[in-house]
Parts: sequence; C-alpha cells; structure tokens
Amino acid sequence: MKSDIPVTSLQRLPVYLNYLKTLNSDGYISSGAIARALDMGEVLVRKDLAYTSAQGRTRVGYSLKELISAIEDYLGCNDVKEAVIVGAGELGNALLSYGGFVNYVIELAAAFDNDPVKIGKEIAGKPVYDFAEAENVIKKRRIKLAVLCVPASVAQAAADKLIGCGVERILNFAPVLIKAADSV
Amino acid sequence: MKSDIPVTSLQRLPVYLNYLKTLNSDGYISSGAIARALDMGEVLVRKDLAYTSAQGRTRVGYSLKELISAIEDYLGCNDVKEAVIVGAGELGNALLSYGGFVNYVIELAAAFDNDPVKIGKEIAGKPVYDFAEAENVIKKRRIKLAVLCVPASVAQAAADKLIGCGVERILNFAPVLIKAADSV
DNA sequence: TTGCAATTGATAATATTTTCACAATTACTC
DNA sequence: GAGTAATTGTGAAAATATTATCAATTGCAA
Repeated sequence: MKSDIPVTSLQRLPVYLNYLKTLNSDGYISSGAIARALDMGEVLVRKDLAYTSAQGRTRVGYSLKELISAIEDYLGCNDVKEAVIVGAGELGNALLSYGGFVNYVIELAAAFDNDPVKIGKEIAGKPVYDFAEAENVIKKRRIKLAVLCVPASVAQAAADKLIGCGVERILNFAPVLIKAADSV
Repeated sequence: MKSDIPVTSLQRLPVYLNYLKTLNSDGYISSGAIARALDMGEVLVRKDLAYTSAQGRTRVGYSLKELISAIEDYLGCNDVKEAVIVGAGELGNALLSYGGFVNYVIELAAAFDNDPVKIGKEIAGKPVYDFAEAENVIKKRRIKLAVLCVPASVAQAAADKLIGCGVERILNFAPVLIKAADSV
C-alpha cells in the first residue's frame, strides 16, 4: 500500500509533520489552513493526508493530535528514536551538542570515529566508539538511523558498512552522493 | 527561458554537478554513464542537460569541463562565491571550521550572531559580527548566500531580514520551515 | 428547526514529467 | 572506404501528479 503513494507526496509528509508540530496545540486544523500556511493547494494537502490513516471531520478538520500520529505512523518515525553519528570531526561534534534534533524526537545514542585520540572519550555526554565496533553497537541497540559526517573519500564505504549493520536511514552531511538501495 | 524547465530537473542539476565534480577528470562522459552512476534514465539525464547550454558530441558524450561550466552557469553558481553564516552557536561554529564547503567553491566570508560575548571574535579565522550589522556587510560585499544556523524561534525573522538585505539563497539548518518568495 | 457555510472525500480534467522509439551523426574497426 | 556500434537530440506516448469540481456531511446561527 505504501508503494502507490506518489513520491512527491511522501516528500511532503515530513513537511506537514514539521509544521503541525510547531503549532503545539490540541485542537483541530483544516486542510485549507495547512495549505494557506504552507502555500500549497488545499486539495493536494487532503490527498496527501489521505494516504495516511488520518481522517478529517466534516466542517471541523483534522484532530491535530491524531493527524500527527497518523503521519508519524505512516512514515514509520515511531521506530526511529535512536541515532548514531558517524565521524566525530568538527561537524559531527557540533551535531552531538546541537539541540535541534529534539524537535524530531531523535536521540543521539553514540558516535563513531577511527581516530584513537577520540575513541573512548565522551562528547556532550555521548560515548565515542571505534568505528570497527559499529556493527556490535548498532545491532545490539537496533539502531536504524545514522548521521554521516565523514570526509567525502570514505563516505560511500561508511554508508555501505552501516547498511550492512541494518541501518535503514542515513542522513548524509558529507559532500558526496551516496548510492544505496531504494529502501534506505 | 529558465521558467519552463521542470522543477524536478532543476532539483537534479545540482546532483549532476556534484557527481561530475567528484570525477575529477578532463575527459568526456556520456549521458548513459551518468545515468548508470546515478541510477536514473539516460534520456532523462539528456533532457535535463539540454536545459543548460551544454552540448554533447555524438558518439563521444559531453566534455566534462564544459558540462560542469554549463550547469554552473545555468544555476548561477558562479555568482555565489561568498556566503555568511548566521548564528555562531555550536552548529554555525562547526560549519565555519568544516572543510566540506570547498567542494562547492563556496567561501565563508563571515558569521553573525547577537551574543555580545561572541561578537568581535574570530572563529576559524572568520570574523563574527553583530547581526545588527548584517545589512552593512551583506550589502557591501554583495553576498547572496546565507547559511542559517539559528534556533527555530528566530529563524523566520532572521530569514526575512536576510532577504531584505539582498540574499538570494538560504541554506536552512534550523529545524523549521521557512517561508520565502519563490525566487529565494 | 431551517438554512447557511465550511469542510471532507472522491471523481474527473488538466498539467507536468518521464519513458519510449528512432532518426541523425560520427568514432572506431576491419 | 564501408560497416558497425555508440551516442545525442527530439517528437510522441505513457505515466504521474496537481488542480478543479461537486456531492455529502455537519456544526453553527437565527
């Protein structure tokens, strides 16, 4: 069933989700209101939301709480709670300390690097492990999301290894294109 | 003329550009080779490239150098050399030091913040100015690209101000959606 | 309670984007 | 020099995605 949603709709769902969360309210919202806020067609919004299990009430709109849950369920976000950072350089470092992820209900569990100086230390309270141990940690904690902050030259290799460990989503901050199966 | 390129093509052009640059060679490349590397249809690649001024040679392909220039010209990248970072917190800080931008031929000129402790200092050799001075600096140096690394709560206001100063592109690292005119 | 206006959900029409098919060109091999 | 295979560029067809339209529902106000 997820296969016949337009990919463009799938790309828009996280946008709705993000917007709805900023509303921070308990009430109802109509497709028209979402459309105006995001500058889109209101029918398009309804179509997109219809792919999730969300149901609107005539003359009222969608329950904000239910809508958020429906989108999260559909996107499978609920499974993605813990993430790891790969590459504890400048950028990885900053992301570890950066508070921005809390908005996405993502918790950074650990970082990996292969610099012996960094391994074993903690950054922002999170342990830094040897990348060679990544498989153990990732499999044991069933981590599905990795944030890639490594140099371009090793990005593909790192991505391949992560996928091999069972990672399903990769947020790529390296300045190269990564090839992966469609499911990732 | 730029108006009747499919928006999806426009989104793909930077992908091609990035891939072509990783090749780091002087020769020729065919649309088929690009398509295979990026896992796309080869006709699609040709159609996309046709929107730029790039011309391929039958039985040879596109000159890598010319193709890169053509895409850059088309995207107007050549004008975007200098960028500023807005928000010198953890993330802005890291990006200032991060080497990844060199792949995009972007040079970070300065950072802005409104924390008096940071203003006047240098981070990674780049000056940190008061955000109130942003207009002066941006207009004087005709900066068109800004990287937004501020908390969600002030992101929209900062973006509005930047646009008012003449910034044409904003790379948004803040965890919210920013509204802006289509041209930005 | 009646009428009105807002809103969803669905179907049909339109627009956009991608793929197919193929002619034209040209490097390369024999 | 002739034949072959690779490659571009393009017009037509197919597939996708968006917008328009409208019936059905229902909260709200008089």
